[in-house]
Amino acid sequence: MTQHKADLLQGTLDMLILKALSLGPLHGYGVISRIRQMSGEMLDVEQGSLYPALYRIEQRGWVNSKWEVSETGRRAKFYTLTRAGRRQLDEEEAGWDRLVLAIAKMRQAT
Amino acid sequence: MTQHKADLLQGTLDMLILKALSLGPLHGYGVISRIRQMSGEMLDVEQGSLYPALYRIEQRGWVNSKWEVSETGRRAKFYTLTRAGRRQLDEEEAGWDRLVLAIAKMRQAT
DNA sequence: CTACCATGCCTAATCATTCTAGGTATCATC
DNA sequence: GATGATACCTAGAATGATTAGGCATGGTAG
Repeated sequence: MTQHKADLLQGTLDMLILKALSLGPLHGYGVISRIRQMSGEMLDVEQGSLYPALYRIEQRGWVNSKWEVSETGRRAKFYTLTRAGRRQLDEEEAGWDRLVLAIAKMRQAT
Repeated sequence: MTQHKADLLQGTLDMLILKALSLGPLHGYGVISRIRQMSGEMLDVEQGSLYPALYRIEQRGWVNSKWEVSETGRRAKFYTLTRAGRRQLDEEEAGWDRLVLAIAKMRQAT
């Protein structure tokens, strides 16, 4: 029962979504697979987490959405990172780095 | 305006508390300062987060508590890591490492 | 002696975010 | 005709952290 999947922590999902969209516009369903692929199959976002998160993120102006047609010919809502979303991603990445550093310090502490 | 404090993420607090107690028994109030010190002043746990967390953690059998007298001569509840708590800490650290790795992969992904 | 600050504990209410567990519809494949 | 993949969505529960208090003791500054 080797555990290779990593559980998400509350607060990281927005960063992951923004990161996925930083590689280019994508529809919601695709964001899930892109995150899975980018993370080397380690991260798995549930639909029930994703769609509400996308809604939140759009409300905050970090992405725009537009109905288009996907690669498979189906209707799909494509999300594009805005300039504010790019800034937000940078901030979240910086915050993540601070936390990782702080916890690394905890680890070494005697 | 350099930002050096790191914000906690939901789910990391238990690990921090267990880690602090892995250096030896301590009362609640002291856990806060030990975490601050171990993290190089980067992590600051609020009392309103700490005490409920300690309660949870004790319910789960990860720590024992005993009323004793602190260095300053006051009554204080001292928490000691149990064997199960040690195991839990190991698991949470492993889980943290997986998440950090997964997000690092996301970062490199093109 | 009184005010304040540090030490030490605790709780209630709120908030934010994620997960569970559904539901809908289309299209391809078996 | 059933199943599975693609694609969207929501309601409700659970989790956990924060805010904003409260209480008590003891030391120190004024």
